[in-house]
Amino acid sequence: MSQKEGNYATEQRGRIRQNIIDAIAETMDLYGATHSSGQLYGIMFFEDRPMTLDEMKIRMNMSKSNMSYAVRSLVESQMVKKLEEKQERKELYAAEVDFFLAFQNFFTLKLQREINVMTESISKALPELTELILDQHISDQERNLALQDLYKLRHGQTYYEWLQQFVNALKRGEYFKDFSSPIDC
Amino acid sequence: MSQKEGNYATEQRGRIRQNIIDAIAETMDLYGATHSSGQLYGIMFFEDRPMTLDEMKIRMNMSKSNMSYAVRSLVESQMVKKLEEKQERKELYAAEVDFFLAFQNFFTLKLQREINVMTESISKALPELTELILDQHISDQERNLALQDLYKLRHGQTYYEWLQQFVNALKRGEYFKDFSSPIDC
DNA sequence: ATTAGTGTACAATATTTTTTGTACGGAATG
DNA sequence: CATTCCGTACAAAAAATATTGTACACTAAT
Repeated sequence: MSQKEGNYATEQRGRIRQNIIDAIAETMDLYGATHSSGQLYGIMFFEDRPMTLDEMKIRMNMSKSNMSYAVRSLVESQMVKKLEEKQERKELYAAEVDFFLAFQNFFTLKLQREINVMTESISKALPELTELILDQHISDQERNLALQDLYKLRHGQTYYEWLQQFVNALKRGEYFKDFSSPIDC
Repeated sequence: MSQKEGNYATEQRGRIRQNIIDAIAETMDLYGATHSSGQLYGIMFFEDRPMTLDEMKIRMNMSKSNMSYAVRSLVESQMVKKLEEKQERKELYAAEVDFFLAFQNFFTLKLQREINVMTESISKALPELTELILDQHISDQERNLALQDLYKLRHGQTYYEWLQQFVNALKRGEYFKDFSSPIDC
């Protein structure tokens, strides 16, 4: 009977966990993560010790190859950290369990990538557009159209300057002031 | 010759625009938008007047059916607004050209959805977990495992309370204080 | 009312993305 | 130094997603 009850508890805890894991996966889907990555993060979130690829493979019931791929994407978005030490030759991975840090890491990275892509392309476009506007051969109509585009890009530039400041503040933890993160450092 | 020069200008402007549009699409890819939606938003961003489905179809060289689908996803994420009035029976859509507002709309919506999904699932899980912990039949080991999960969920709850405040502040435009948005209202 | 024409649902198709299996380079072990 | 075994690259297969075509409901004009 004690055995039976033990199983009940384990199963019940498994069900409760799975609901949360599904919610996490659904949530991560929103930001472009694959469903598998989301599930994997959910599993690692509840696991209190670092995991190896083989463990993930078993828990996710998927190929090791795919786990390698999934965990890499999580490491890249800094939702998971690769540990320095190994366990019997196997590399160890641990989820970032502090949601505040996960938020900070994830959005800092994504927004910074956006800023880089957009500012680079705007920086290239602005002189080209200016050149076009200054060209004496083009018609007034063409010049006006080009000018409209120029204003749009200038607006974009202003926006990305703001976004850079926003990201910097996020990096510094400004927005977490009121709520203290479990890990204060 | 003036004709020829005019074509040059139009084509050059088209090339410059296309680079920016590609960058926008790449950027929106990061947040889970489809590539087509990203391209479509880019086109609409540069277009200064509202567009109809047929115009989109031509500009994107895609089926009207698909444009209907793509524009709906943009309207849902509030990157594009459906106008009240029609033009010769056709519905009109206009891009949100203010990047500050687009940011505000987009993230307010996505983060709020995340908050709703997660808080609902955490709210369901907490009493179940508490029930399990209070169960007199389970072993100490099981109880401790359930307790660990409980702490994780409580941490999640704290995080989502913070995130809700963050979203509220974003809605109120707190983070735009220093930079004034083109449309101040 | 009748007609014309728009937007969308839905099934079929095309394309992209994810997943797997396998093979191999390279690091840890003896 | 040889051997074992881990992690990943890569091609093939499977699954998911995006796109199209068609049909139809519904709105707007006649």
